[in-house]
Amino acid sequence: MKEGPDLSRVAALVGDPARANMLSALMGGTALTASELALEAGVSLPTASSHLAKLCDGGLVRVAAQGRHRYFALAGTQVALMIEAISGVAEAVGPQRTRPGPRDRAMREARVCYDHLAGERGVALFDHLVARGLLVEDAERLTPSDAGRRWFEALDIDVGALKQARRPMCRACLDWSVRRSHLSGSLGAAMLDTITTRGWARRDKHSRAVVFTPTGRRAFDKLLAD
Amino acid sequence: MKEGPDLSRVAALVGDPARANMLSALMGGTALTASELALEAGVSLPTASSHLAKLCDGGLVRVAAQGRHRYFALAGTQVALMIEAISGVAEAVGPQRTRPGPRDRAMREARVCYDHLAGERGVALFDHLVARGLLVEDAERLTPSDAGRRWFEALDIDVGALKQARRPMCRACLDWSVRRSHLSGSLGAAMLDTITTRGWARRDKHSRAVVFTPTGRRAFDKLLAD
DNA sequence: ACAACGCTTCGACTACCATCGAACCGTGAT
DNA sequence: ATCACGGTTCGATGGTAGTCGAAGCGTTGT
Repeated sequence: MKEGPDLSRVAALVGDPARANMLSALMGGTALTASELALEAGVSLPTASSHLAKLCDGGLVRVAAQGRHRYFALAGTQVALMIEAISGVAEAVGPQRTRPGPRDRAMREARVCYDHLAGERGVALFDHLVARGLLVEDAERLTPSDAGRRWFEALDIDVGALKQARRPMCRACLDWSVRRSHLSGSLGAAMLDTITTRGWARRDKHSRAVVFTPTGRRAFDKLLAD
Repeated sequence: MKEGPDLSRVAALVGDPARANMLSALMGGTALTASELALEAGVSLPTASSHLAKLCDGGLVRVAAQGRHRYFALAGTQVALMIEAISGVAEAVGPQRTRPGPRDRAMREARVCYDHLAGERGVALFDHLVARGLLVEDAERLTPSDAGRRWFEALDIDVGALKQARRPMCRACLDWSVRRSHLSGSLGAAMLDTITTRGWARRDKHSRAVVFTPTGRRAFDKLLAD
């Protein structure tokens, strides 16, 4: 009867539209305040507060008090992974939604997945790294090769420094739009950071979409050209 | 506000305890009848029927009418993947549950994930295959090498035949107990089939656990010994 | 001190939905 | 034909959880 972890408890947390919207917003990776999330979810502030309390209590969301602000963020990569997985089946089974408009197209091309790059460009990056042997899968985990290390250093990403962090550096994260893997982990996060700080792309203010500038697109394509 | 696929719709489906129990039961991979699922979920038959209608309607479950029986099964691997992901965070955030008893220990050691082997033994198998170069990750997907093909054929698994199927042959599926990947896809299913038909292990009747016989354990270990 | 602001708590209302008993509908067996 | 069986539909009931306005609390700035 009751076996294993309690699925329904955590699923029910995501099962409310307001909370789902908040979690979607938090998939952007940046921490948000209660009022921002209330706006995002389309509910009043008290309602949002109640929901956030539940999300915290349920362990899906972490809160950091800072002065008179309280910043909410996803509790961890595992939660982000789950949200993406749910999005995957929602996408697959829910063609009754509005058909893919220009907005969805942007999401497909490139979007933020928690703190790294997903979508077609994310997958393209991942494929390139693996195909060129810059990323290799040894026994149990994905690690950059020596050539890969040099490749990243050319982008001012210090692989050695990231290695220190307790967080897994590389992960393959399954994509819901394209059905393939993209680069996750701290290395994925650093990669997205590079892309934005170099002005190749900016994060859309009201969605998780990542919109590339024309020059940024060229630079990115050139990076993968060989 | 409303962007991307509708998370809450599908999450809410999993959010009910009765439905979650049914889905857990279906993670065993075998199709079950409505009455079996009612028993599993601990609800009356009408209630179960109502839930199953919703699950079908929501696209999480497929039904196959066969005489006066109606067999229910998960709609696909993507759904199974999602369930595992949710289990993952439920496991991570829910230490308020009963502490890991012998039953949970069995689940950790080996269990069925939809139709393939998960848990420590599933991960051990996957690690061995990758470490020995029997499975290699080329540009975008995991494929058995020539040596791997021979390795599988020694177990009477015809890799060529599996390749024909429309279903992806190999997939890396993230594990909730151990935090690593195990072999999914039709090859993973064939592997589990081999293990059970050879009598190395049998599937527990009332859970997803896979219990190895002493001789089966030896045979399996020997398989991975090198 | 006082006021503005961000957020939480309280209380009351509402709506939805899970639940079950009983009746109903097919299919398969006698 | 008739009965047993698996399953669904219907109707009524009850509980639970989302919702918001108003009030309360702590922090920051003037």
